[in-house]
Amino acid sequence: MRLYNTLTRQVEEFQPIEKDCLKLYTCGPTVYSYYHVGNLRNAVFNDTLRRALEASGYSVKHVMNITDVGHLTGDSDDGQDKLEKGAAVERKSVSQVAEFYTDAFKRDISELNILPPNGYKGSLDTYARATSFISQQIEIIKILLQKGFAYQTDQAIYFDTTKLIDYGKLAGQRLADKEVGARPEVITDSQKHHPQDFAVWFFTVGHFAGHSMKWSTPWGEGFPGWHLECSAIIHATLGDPIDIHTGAVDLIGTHHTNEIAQTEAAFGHRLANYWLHNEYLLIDNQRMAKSAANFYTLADIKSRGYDPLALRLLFLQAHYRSQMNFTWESLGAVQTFLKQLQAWADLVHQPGAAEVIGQSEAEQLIKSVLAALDDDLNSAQGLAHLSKAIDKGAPNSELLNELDRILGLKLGERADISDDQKKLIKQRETARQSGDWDQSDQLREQLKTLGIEIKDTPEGSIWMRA
RNA sequence: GGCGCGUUGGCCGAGGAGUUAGGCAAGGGUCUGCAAAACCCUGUACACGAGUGCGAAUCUCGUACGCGCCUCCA
Repeated sequence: MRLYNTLTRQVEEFQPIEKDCLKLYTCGPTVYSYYHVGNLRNAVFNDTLRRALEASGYSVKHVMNITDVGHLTGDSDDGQDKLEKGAAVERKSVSQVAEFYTDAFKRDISELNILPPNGYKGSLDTYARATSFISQQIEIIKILLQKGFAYQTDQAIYFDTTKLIDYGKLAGQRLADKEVGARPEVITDSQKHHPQDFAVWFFTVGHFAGHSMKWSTPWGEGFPGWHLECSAIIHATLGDPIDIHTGAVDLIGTHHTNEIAQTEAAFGHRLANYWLHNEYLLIDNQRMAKSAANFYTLADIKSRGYDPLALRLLFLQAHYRSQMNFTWESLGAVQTFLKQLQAWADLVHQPGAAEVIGQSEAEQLIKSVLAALDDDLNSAQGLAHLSKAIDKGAPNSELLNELDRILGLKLGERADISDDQKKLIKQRETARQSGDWDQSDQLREQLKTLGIEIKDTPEGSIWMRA
């Protein structure tokens, strides 16, 4: 399998650390708000990667975090914890807010047929919450302080970015070139050694004094910085170095750069061998972002009558490293395409309606789809193969299940129509054969109200869902 | 200022030096009791300029426009 590695900025042949167990880590949501379709594109990308790896024979251990503390609205002194802010706005407790949006996230993920992580088992589910790994985060701070990579001020404990020679290697940007604090509204802690130093721990003093989430440490009460959770969770669950770390491109410069810094400084080895980043979903050619409030959620998609799987298919049609402009028109186009695929899949319940695709052709199809994904996840190419193949005959359920394992479009999970509905179709066939067009058309209308459309072929009628 | 990405036919989007991407939409046709579907046929697109090639949408350089990161955001 060939993958583009942000670390080296080129496509590389993937080499696992261990043949049997592949370690994959994905940055998950901060649960202070709904996931939007741009976030969901990221989730589909991760899922496609995982499915492709598994289809290639790897046993994948996948861990994903949920940020439920420490993610600030900004890096300046007036930055607020997103969870605390959300709780204040909604007049709820922080844990209520976290729980609410975590549940919403899990529902969205499930509707897009995205596999939940499998490499960690918590008391609630398989997501690794930042608040479940506080002691591990404190351990890392301890090591960083001991080794001289971190220092303490009245407000926080900071990572000293100048102590790590290759700090910033992922972003390909040297410290000296960064124009830090260029914007006047970004005010930093006056005791910070360097403006680009980042907090690994905030003390609940000053404007954080009212923070409801806090834990005690040898250095004082407070809460962890955002970047620390990922280093701690990876270390505790998968064990670093890991094979693949994923996220969206916005995380390269700050979050992932700082994760790398913490882990490499504390443990003296690499965090991850391959870094994969997916591009943004745009809307009106601008980045879709929560802060810009120009986003749609899955609920919006559904309320306009679109199938969540159409959204999945839309994402699969583009390469994960290309920006994609979201429009309702393109979603509509892809929904029509999805219906074609589903109608093809429904032929599985209509033996005799169409010739079944040959075994060797079916194998060839799977092979070509996999080959496309092996080439840096070229899912669009894979879909092109699929769309050509559906003209060659009806699928069998084995083929559908294999496609589902790779593409996650639930083509093999489609139910047959009911016996009553089948009876109506048969009645209509009889009416047609006897030339009773009135009766035939009436039954066709009746089936239509049940969501079933009939097309007549020389070999007989075929049904498809409207 | 630094780092990086993009510009493909009506729309969305792959590809990436010589040979069909694919989807949606559109036009024509076949079939059909009607309808729908299906099937067949139809597009000669790669921002602009220069360069290197036998040959460039594909490589190089430049120009224009757009986008992103460097500040929370997937």
